[in-house]
This record gives sequence, structure tokens and C-alpha cells, in this order.
Amino acid sequence: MGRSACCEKVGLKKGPWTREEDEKLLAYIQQHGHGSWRALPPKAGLKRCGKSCRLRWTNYLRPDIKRGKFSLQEEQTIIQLHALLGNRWSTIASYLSNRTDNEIKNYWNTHLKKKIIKMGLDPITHKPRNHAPGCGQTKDIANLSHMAQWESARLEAEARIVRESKLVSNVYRYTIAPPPPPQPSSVVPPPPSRPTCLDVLKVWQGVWGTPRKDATIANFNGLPPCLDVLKVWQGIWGTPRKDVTIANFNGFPTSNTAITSPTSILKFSDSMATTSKNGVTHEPSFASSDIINYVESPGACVVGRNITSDNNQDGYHVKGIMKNSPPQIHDMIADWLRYPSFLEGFSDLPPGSATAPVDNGLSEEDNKISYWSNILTALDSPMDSPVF
DNA sequence: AATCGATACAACCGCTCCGAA
DNA sequence: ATTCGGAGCGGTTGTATCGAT
Repeated sequence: MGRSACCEKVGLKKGPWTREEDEKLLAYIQQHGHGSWRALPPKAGLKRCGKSCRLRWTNYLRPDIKRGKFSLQEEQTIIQLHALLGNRWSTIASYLSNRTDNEIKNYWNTHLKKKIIKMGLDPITHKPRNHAPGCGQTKDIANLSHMAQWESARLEAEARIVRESKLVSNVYRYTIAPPPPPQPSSVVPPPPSRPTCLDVLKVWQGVWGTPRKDATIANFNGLPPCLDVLKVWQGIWGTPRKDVTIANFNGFPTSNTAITSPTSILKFSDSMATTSKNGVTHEPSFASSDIINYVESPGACVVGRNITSDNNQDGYHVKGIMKNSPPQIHDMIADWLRYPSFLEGFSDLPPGSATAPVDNGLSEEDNKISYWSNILTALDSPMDSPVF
């Protein structure tokens, strides 16, 4: 399907923008919004193509763009995310408050890539160069790639939520990524921010210390990682599944005051095996505090809850079994169980925030709650709209 | 002062994705 | 199911600036 380039029309200007053009574009968008980019130039009195206008706006004129030198924290975030995501600049950009993908891409190409190479690392794999992988290493790389694949699905979902949230309000944006407090030049900068992206992986590995062979993923203080799990499942399946929905997330905290026990229920209408009793089919319902385990034999994901019986014998009550579990889930669980230390050093803090206390009057825990709470708020109608 | 190479960054190009018709 | 156009993304190019010679 051939399509003519948008700037091929005679008389449309190309090249650097003049101050006058900038002012025209800015004034028009401030007054009317951009609307259809293609229709914008004549209305704004510009002899440019819509695409050129859009780029000028998104990469330069937008008032919320952060310009200037990248901080050490931003650099390290970019490197970490690039290792995980590769050249997905827009996704990476969503994790750095108010930096454009173009700016990050340029900064990578002109600074960071060289830095990585200087350190003797491959800028693509982020592994030592001149180090031909042996059999085991090949497998390791494959497994890491597996992890990255799974995690990137989650990242993209989250990035989308963050992007969408930016359309909602500035207040919301501030809550998601509060600006770091100013640092006196003599003070050593805080450690780099730790991407939220890896919290689910962390749970996979066991938040409470030693790796857990039972690989619980949902039991994360009863808080939104259930949502993450759902996102990932949806992501792995590829196209959005209208039938996989999150029901009743009413119990999540909406204030910063307390973590209450959520009443969230996950509903997997056709992915979970149903149970029958007296001829009536029951769909299992799941609380966010439920634990999802992978059982090697017969190779399925089961959802249930830990129970303590009267005689203090711990047990696990199976509520449901995922039928037709995507094979990727099995593979990835198996892969991740081999990497107990992969998540060392990451936390579930909001993206863009420093690990040092943020100067917004809230504790780290409160910030976490606020962050997740806002993500849920951003999901306008979680019962009806798929996350992907 | 002139030249040249390196660097930084704005802008363009071509492609893909997605939703509407 | 297919076509089409709008929008976004990532790769690449063009150009201004800076510093060394």
C-alpha cells in the first residue's frame, strides 16, 4: 500500500524551525489543541507538514519537556532499561520524567553507548565483549532474553498507563514521578532510581529472602501485583483478551493512610478451570492475596491460598487451575527459578523517584501506595477495559 | 584566522501499528 | 475481511557548535 510522503507537497517547508514558526505552532496548540496533525498546519498558518509539526511539538515545544544535562540517576536508569528493553526509546522515555524519546535516543547514541563500549561491554547485549559464549552462557542469554521478553510486556503496559495518565492531570503526573529534591553540589547523589518494572520478578523470586521454589507471584502484600500478573498474562497472549478482566478492585487503598486488606477479585472466565457442584458450574473467584503457583507436574498454574489448619499444619488450598496455560508461562517460571539473584538491587518504588526519601512529606511506603493507587485510578474502568 | 574533526541535537524518513470506514 | 489514513516509533541524516591544530 504505497503512500506518498507527507512533505512531498509543493511549497511545504523542511529543515530547522524558525522562532516565528514555533510561536505560531505554540499559540495554535495552546488555543485549540493539536487535533488532527495533518489538518493543523494550514489552520495555524504554517507551511509545514503535519508530521513535522507533531515532531516539533513533541520533541521541542511541549511545555513539560525537561531539558539540559542528564543526571547520573537518569543515565543509570537509561542503561538499566536499555539492557532490558533494547532500543525501545519511547518505553524508556516513559520512565524518565519529561524526557523525550528522541532526546534519550540521542543521548544514548552520543554518550552512553560510547561509555558502555569504553567499559568493555557490548552496547547491545550489555555483556563483556570478546567473550564468546559457551553452551551454558548461550542458555543463560536465552533465559535472560526470555525474562526480558516477559518483563518488557509488563513495562510497556505500565508505560502506557503512565502515558495515558499524563493526559489526565499534572497532579497525577507529579504523584507518579515526583521531582527529586535539589541536591547541594557537595552531597553525593542518591543511588539511581530503581525501576518499578521488576517488582513482579522480585516476587517471583521471593520478596522475603531466599528464592522460593514455589514461585509465588501474586502474594505481594495483597496489593496490585495481581494486576501485574493479569497484565502479563494478557500480554503473553498477545492481542487484548476482552474476556480476561479485573473485577472489583474496590478494596485498594485510595488514601495514603492505610493498607487495608483488598477485596479484589480476579476473574478468568475461560482460562481457569471451573468447578461443578450439584450440576451447577462455578467459576472460581480469586482474591489478590491468593498465591499463584506453578506445579511442575502436570505443568500448570494453580491459584489458591495458604491456610493454617487447626493443628497448626500449614497447607495450601487450591481454588483453581489455569487450563490451557500458555507454554511461555511454564518456560519462564522455570527460567526464573534459576535466577535467584537477578533482581538484586531493585525495588518496587515508583519510576523516577529516588530511593532516598522523596521530599513530598510521604514515607517510602506511602509513596508506593500512592503510586499503585494512582495506577489503578488511571485504569478508568478496570472491569471492562483490558490493560493491554 | 582558518581549517578540520568531533560532538550534540534537531529534524527527517520509512516503516509499523491501529482504528475507522 | 480489507483498505486506508493518522499517529507513533526507531533509524538515520543534516547542521550548528566547539575545541584542537
